[in-house]
Amino acid sequence: MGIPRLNEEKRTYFLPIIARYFSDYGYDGATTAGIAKACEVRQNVLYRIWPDKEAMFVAVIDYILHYTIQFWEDIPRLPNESKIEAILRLQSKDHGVMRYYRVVYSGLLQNSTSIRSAIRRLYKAIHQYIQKAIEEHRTENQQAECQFDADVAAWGMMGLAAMVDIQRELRIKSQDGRETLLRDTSRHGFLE
Amino acid sequence: MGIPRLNEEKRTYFLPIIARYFSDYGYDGATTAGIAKACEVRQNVLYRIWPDKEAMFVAVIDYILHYTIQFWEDIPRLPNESKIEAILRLQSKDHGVMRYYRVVYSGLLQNSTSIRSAIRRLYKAIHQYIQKAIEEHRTENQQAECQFDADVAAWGMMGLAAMVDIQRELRIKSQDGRETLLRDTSRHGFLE
DNA sequence: ATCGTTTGTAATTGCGCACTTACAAACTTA
DNA sequence: TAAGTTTGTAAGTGCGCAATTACAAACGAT
Repeated sequence: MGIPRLNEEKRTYFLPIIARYFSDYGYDGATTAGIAKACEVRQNVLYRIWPDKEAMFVAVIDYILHYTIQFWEDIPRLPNESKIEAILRLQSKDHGVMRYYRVVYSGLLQNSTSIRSAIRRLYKAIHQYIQKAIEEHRTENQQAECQFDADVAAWGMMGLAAMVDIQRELRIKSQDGRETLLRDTSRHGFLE
Repeated sequence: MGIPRLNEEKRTYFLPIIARYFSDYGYDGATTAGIAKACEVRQNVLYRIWPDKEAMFVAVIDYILHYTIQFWEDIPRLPNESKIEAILRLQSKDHGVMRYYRVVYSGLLQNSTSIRSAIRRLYKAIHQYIQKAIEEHRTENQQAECQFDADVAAWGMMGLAAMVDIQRELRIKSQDGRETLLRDTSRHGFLE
């Protein structure tokens, strides 16, 4: 009876588009009309998939989490390069930057419990992933004596990455200077 | 003829209140009606001082910049403590936290040139101040050989501070853990 | 006193936005 | 076919917000 629902397929088709839109405009700056236009559908099509704008945003945050980790997993490694080194090598590049941190910042400002806990999930998962990558690097390279333990080192790297994102946003420092800042400082300060 | 304008006095009286309001609600979440209520006046009183909401926000950003640096200048020093050590000691405390970083994040998301350049001014000035404080510390303590130059070290500290702010916002880590992260990591990673 | 200005109070305007509704066309199963 | 559902299109609703306007009271200089 009737047509089978295609919502799941549409969800996966729309999510990257909506993520891009939210990262361009932020949560408050994004309009449902604009999102619909970017998806090339009418607003009510989106409302058949998600109950409201907030739910779209939460879905986007979870999408970003999974996308980011998958992206890091898929980075082609240079010879003798550890996973964390590869991540650091790419993270400060400007090409193909997704500006997903803008979604996170905009989510931090909302006082909605569902958004808040989605952001929390994201930070915890990213931190855990980076921490494990650091530990992996250290055992591979047999570095027993490190200045900081991996937990602290992971926060340090995330902080540097945040600063580099902001520098890029505000055009502070050159692209090369930012790249050096993130890669070299992370390596000498936190990795070894 | 007439009454002398009191706008300048009102400006300085309202600014801390508005700053607090913007840091609670963000730029988009803040309503001019809410701001007026917090100031205990009507909306048009504010519009006699600033042309629009955007101008209020820019004024708040500049206020935050000056307030922050003044606050750091006024921190009472412990014996043999450098300025940067005092800043690090206080910055991760939760008491009396102003959450001004929320104003900055919310400003980063607006695409208004005046807001954008105000945020840029703020970051540049804060970075410069921290950098000088680090250099001061190093000459006082006669540390010639440091791992990073003061420019890089200042960005590293700002990144750590950003992470601590987010941890506090999302209730990740304990208050004690955050304090240790900022103070000890900055000291051993960037100061010496 | 009187003129010109500032101040406080209150109501209003116009618009943009999240979300809804109405409806006809398309499709699938029986 | 016919019934029951999902699609796409389009218009509409109600509300919240930034910004404006109107006006009377308070005040200072002349």
